[in-house]
Amino acid sequence: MARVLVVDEDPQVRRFLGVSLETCGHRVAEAENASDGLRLCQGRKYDLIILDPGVSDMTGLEVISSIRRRSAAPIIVLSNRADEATKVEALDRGADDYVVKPFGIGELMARMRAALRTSRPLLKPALVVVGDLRIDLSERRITRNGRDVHLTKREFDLLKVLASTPDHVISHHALLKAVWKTVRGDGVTYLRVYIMQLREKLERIPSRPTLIVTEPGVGYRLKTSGDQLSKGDGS
Amino acid sequence: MARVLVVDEDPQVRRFLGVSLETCGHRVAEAENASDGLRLCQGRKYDLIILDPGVSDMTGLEVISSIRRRSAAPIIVLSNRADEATKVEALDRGADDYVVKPFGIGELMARMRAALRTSRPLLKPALVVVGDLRIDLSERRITRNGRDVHLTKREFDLLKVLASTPDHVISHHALLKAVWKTVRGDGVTYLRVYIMQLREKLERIPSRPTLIVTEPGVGYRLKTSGDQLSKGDGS
DNA sequence: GGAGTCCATAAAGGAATCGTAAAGACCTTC
DNA sequence: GAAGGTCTTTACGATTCCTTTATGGACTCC
Repeated sequence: MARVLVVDEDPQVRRFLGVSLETCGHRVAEAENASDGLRLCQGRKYDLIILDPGVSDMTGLEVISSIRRRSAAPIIVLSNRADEATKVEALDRGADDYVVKPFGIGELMARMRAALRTSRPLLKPALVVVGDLRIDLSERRITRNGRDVHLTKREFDLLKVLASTPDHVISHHALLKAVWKTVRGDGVTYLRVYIMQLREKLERIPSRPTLIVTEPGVGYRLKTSGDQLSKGDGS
Repeated sequence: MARVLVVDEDPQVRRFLGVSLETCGHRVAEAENASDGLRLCQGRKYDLIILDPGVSDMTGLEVISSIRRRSAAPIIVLSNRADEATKVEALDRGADDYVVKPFGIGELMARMRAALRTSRPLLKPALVVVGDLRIDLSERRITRNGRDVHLTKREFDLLKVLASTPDHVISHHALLKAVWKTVRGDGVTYLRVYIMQLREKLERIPSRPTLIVTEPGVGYRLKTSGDQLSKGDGS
């Protein structure tokens, strides 16, 4: 999913991060000191850099500036120093986030997703919540009222496309291309079938959908706005 | 320097942040609850949003998703909840950073600078606003007074053409060619029908249109500058 | 004032699209 | 190789939308 560079002197931390990140589908490279890290991060080879500047062969936080000069990738600093002055300096030197050790792996991953999200042009939420429905795209998990809902691969892929830009109408063609890659025959017909199956599993009243709305002749839309923005109401 | 929106129920926090930010040259707006925050953050009016979702009139962290849906500005969550699950959900709902109260103002400002640094331009030119009418071409979505208005394909296409050059008269012929491609028979007749349907859905008083104005013998015009004062009220 | 032109509105048949059920094809698992 | 799950395909009734036609009002020009 993303190419991550881990720069940390502690081999245990490197191994722990390596395993955790790879099980999430990321590709991981490691460096055990600042100079290796600098050498590796040249160019546009990584999407994210996790860095402990703590004990390093460069003086203090200088390494952050150096990396920032060479790469535009987001930098998450991982350090056991918790004093405010250090945090401020790290951030001002170009770090995007600062996490104090010991850290929760879940939080770190969430911060990674947040950092990756902003570095990509389109902001796609990793978690879409509509009423009692929760669509967690990063965990590939759907729950309704806290209860797990099982979706097949195709169903999930379809929902994922709809949820990645909520409230947007997505054309038949775009959906077909995203889920089935190749559009053969009359694709719109499967769409109908799968949309129905999704509604069957997700809608309160499948025959009267409020979540997955059809736009005749155009496509479908995942509606998040039960959204009563209008409370002033005026008229 | 930057326009910042602070959403927090605690007036002390608001005042503290307001003073601190303004002494740094930022412009600050405040909201004391989620709905005010949501109302304010519409459009591209703020460069950064600082939000405490903790105690709110919306359930839990939902407010983050709602704000994210309306604004592309970075969101820094400020909360007294420090558990990992909450942090992860906040970040996955679209927050860019998460700071636990009590916080150091220096660290918060540094995190603000980091967030503003990476702040994305987010181009979304496909939005036309006419009075209380919002035409979002990319979402294919029309709202009036914040309320969704459903348009059929043809209706939408027609409105799109009118909205693409507001205040200009667009000839019957041009409209027909843009929406129906081929002009067969007496096209002007359908135009009339569709214009009427649009007015039915969009105008305040469909029989006395102020938005879609007809130019006899020529075409139609979408009027942005509502001089909906009493003009020739005649009958 | 009558004829003609252009426009607004309402209503209805037909066309296109959609929802739904059901059954065969394929693939894995035991 | 039987069972269970998933994917694809087909068919038909139901719905929505598009187009057409008809009628009446406002205005202009003779």
